Amino acid sequence: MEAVGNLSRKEQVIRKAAELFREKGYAASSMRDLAQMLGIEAASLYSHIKSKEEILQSLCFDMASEFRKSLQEVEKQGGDASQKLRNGIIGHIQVMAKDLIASAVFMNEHRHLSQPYLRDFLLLRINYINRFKDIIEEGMEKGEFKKNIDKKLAVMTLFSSLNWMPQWYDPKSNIVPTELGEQLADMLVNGLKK
Amino acid sequence: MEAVGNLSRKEQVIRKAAELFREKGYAASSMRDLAQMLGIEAASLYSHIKSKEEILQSLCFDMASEFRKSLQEVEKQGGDASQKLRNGIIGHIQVMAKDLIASAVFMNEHRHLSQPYLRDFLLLRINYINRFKDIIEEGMEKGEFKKNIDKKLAVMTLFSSLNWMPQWYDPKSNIVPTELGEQLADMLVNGLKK
DNA sequence: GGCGAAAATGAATTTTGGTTCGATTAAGGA
DNA sequence: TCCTTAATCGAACCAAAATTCATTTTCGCC
Repeated sequence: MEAVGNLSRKEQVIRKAAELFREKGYAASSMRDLAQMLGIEAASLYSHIKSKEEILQSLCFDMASEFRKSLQEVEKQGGDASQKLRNGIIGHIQVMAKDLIASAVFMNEHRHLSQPYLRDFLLLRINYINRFKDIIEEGMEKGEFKKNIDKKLAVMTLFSSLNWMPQWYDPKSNIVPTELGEQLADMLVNGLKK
Repeated sequence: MEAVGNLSRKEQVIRKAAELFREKGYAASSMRDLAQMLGIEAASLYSHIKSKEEILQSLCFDMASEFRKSLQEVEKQGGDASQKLRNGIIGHIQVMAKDLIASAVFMNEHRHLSQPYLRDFLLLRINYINRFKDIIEEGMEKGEFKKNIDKKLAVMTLFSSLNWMPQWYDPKSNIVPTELGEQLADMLVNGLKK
């Protein structure tokens, strides 16, 4: 068993699977495809993982856990609503930037989880979203944010913007994740207008 | 052939397929599932359509055509950048609102198009996006918009927000598509902050 | 050098998928 | 009533998919 430092074989399998899932989608990805990417036979995969779905579960729940930790940190720090929102956005972006591939899978493929994993996943997600919603509501009540924008619209727009980042962001571009988060926060909070 | 007024059988098939594709994704949707939703056998589908992918093609390219028409209208109307951007957003939202289901499929499943359809589709899309990008650039040059926001980030944030709408918008809610478009435009142009 | 665990294999199983085909039914117009 | 055409069906085909299993191969370590 070749362990730490380099990736364990299981981790290698999961990483390659993430690449495959992101490119073709979970349902359209076959275990034979995956095996080929690793230079082995499909049957060999099962020495490392229990099933195709187990891979998806790892990817989704590991990301969910990172997001949760990030938000918890933000809440601990405190500040006014603008500040917390801003920090939340930056944190979210940073978590995604740490693994863009897994983030894309997390976002687009989680629906292929079977029960009861799907249910659990959606609960985690709604909880996460609601905590952002609370921040926005707080900002509205305290007069920091406009009150005339629909709350659901505001939160969903926020998450749409955040969650699509893995699809277009190029880590080799000259804009670095932290700055990306800053700019995104600025754009959503202050708008495009001068 | 039962034609206009009600939907032709082919159109019925395509509509039901859109529902199915949205729910389970294209790759995870089987022709037998689709047939069952229509109360017929899988073989019967092929009296109306040539293949599973033909359905996806219809859905994707019909939506693309609607988007193109909408943007053309906006460009014809003119105005300054804020105004054009605003109109473009509202138009985009209205096109989606006319068929939320097809919009969701358009957004999430187009990648399953085979060549050369995929290439054609992506060309249409990049053209559409670039025309929005031009509007934003214009606004930056003329001093309407901030110059310190990355252009790609701005455009992509815009499209993320727009394109996710079909996933959370409930047409039975009290907010109507036009107003949704207005608020979304306001939020992106002016921001959340008071 | 050889032991044991990890990794990989090939063959086989079972299920499901898209699609074809020839035949049958249903219905509307001449 | 007969003819045409659309719509449907049942059976079958073939390819591909996930997974199992018994069997090797590989390889670090004593």
